[in-house]
Amino acid sequence: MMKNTRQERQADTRKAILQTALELIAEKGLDKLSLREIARRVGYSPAGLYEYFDSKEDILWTLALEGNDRLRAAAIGISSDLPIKERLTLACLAYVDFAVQNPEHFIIMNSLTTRRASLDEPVSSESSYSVFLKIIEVAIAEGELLVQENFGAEEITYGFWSLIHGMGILRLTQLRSFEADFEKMNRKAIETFITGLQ
Amino acid sequence: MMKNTRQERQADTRKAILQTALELIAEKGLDKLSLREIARRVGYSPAGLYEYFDSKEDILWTLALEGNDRLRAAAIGISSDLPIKERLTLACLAYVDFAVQNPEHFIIMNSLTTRRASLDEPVSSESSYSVFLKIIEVAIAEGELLVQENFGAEEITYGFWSLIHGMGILRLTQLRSFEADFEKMNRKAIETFITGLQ
DNA sequence: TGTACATCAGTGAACGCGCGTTCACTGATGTAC
DNA sequence: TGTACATCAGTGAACGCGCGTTCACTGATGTAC
Repeated sequence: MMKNTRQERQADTRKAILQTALELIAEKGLDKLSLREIARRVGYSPAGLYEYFDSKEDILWTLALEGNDRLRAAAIGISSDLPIKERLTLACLAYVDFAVQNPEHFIIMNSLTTRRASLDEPVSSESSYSVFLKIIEVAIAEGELLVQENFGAEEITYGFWSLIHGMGILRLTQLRSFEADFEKMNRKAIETFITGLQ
Repeated sequence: MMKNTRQERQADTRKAILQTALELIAEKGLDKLSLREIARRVGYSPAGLYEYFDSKEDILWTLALEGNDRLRAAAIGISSDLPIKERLTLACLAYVDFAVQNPEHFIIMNSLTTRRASLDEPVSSESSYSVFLKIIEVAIAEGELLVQENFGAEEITYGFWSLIHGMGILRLTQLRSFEADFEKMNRKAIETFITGLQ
C-alpha cells in the first residue's frame, strides 16, 4: 500500500480542521467558536493549527469561500434544458436548500460584505448572485419576465435574492424549530413572485 | 424645581444603560458587546449594573422586547384608511425601514426563536407577524389577494415576511456599503409579489 | 427642626474562566551522498 | 545500504487580555418620630 505523501497528509489535516470548525459552529454557534476547541477536538495543541492556518480568521475565510463555491455550484447545476421559469424556480429552491443543509457555511458567508459598492460596478463572476442574474437575463430575453422602468434585471434579481435569502435566514433563526412544509410554501412564494413579473 | 424621585432616577439609569448597549452594538457588533464596556461608558463600575439588570442576558432580552414593540407599532401605525394593498405595501416598507433605522434592535431580535412550533398553534398577538397576518386576511376578504390551495393567509404572510426580512438582513450584512435606491426597489419588489397574488 | 436609623446606590477587589497568538524546543520523517 | 544532515510536524508553556459575576463594604439619601 502506498504511503500518503506529505502534501496529501497536509491536505487531509486541513480538511479535518475545517470540518471540525463546522461541527463546532453547528453545536455552539459562530460566536462561540474557538481555535483552542478546534485543536482539542482534532487532537492537536492550539499551536499546532498554525502549521495549517495563519489565524482563526483565515479558517473562517476559507470556509466562506468554500461555501460560496458550493452555493454557486448548486445554482449552476440546475439543468439548462428546463423551461427558464422552472430553472429559475429550482435555482431559488436550491439556494434555500443550501442554507438549510449547510447552515454553518451560510452563516459565515452572511457575516461578510460584498465588495461591490453600487449597481454601476461590475458583478463578480464568482458570486452566486451572478448565476441568478444570468438566469434572469435569459428569462427576460425570452420574454418570460417583464422588465419595468427602474426595475430591470438587477432589480429583479435583488427581489428574488431578498425573498430566498429571507427564507434561508428565517429557517436558521426565528423558525428554527417551526414545523411546516417549507418546500411547498417556498415554491409557491417563488412562483408568486415570478407571476408578478408577467 | 422638583427633584426627581428615586423611581424616576432608576428609570433614567436603566434607559441610559440600554441606550449605551445599543451604541456599543452599533460600534462593535453584538458579539463584542460586554457588560464591562457598558459600565465604563455609562460611568459605573461593572458591579453597579447589577442594581438595574440581573445579567447581560437580561439587558438583551429587554432590548429585544423593546424592538418588537417598536416594530409592531410601526406596522400598526399605517393608516387603515388607505386601500388595503397600499396599506400592505407601506407596512412592508416600514418593516424594512425599521431594520435599517434600528439595526441593533433588529439584530438582537433576529437572534431569538419563535415560541410557536407549527401553523396549528395560535399566533401571539404581540408579534409583529400577527399585524401582517391581519392585514393580509383583510386583503383576502376584500378579494384583493387570491388564496390558492396550500397557499392561504399564513403562507402568503410567510412569503411577504421572507421577502422583507431578506431585504432587511441583506441591508445590514452583505449590502451594508452598497449604494442604491433601495426604497424604490423594495416598493417595486413588494408590489410585484402582490401582483403575483391576483 | 433635629436626630437616629434604615435603606439605597454604587464601589473595588477578587473569583475563575477561556481566548488568540508567539516562541523556543524536539522527536520523527525524508533526502543526499 | 548506511550515515549525516535538513526539514517537517507538532508541543508546552507562557504572554497579556477581557470577560460575567459575586461579595463584603460604604457613604449618601430618605424616613419616622
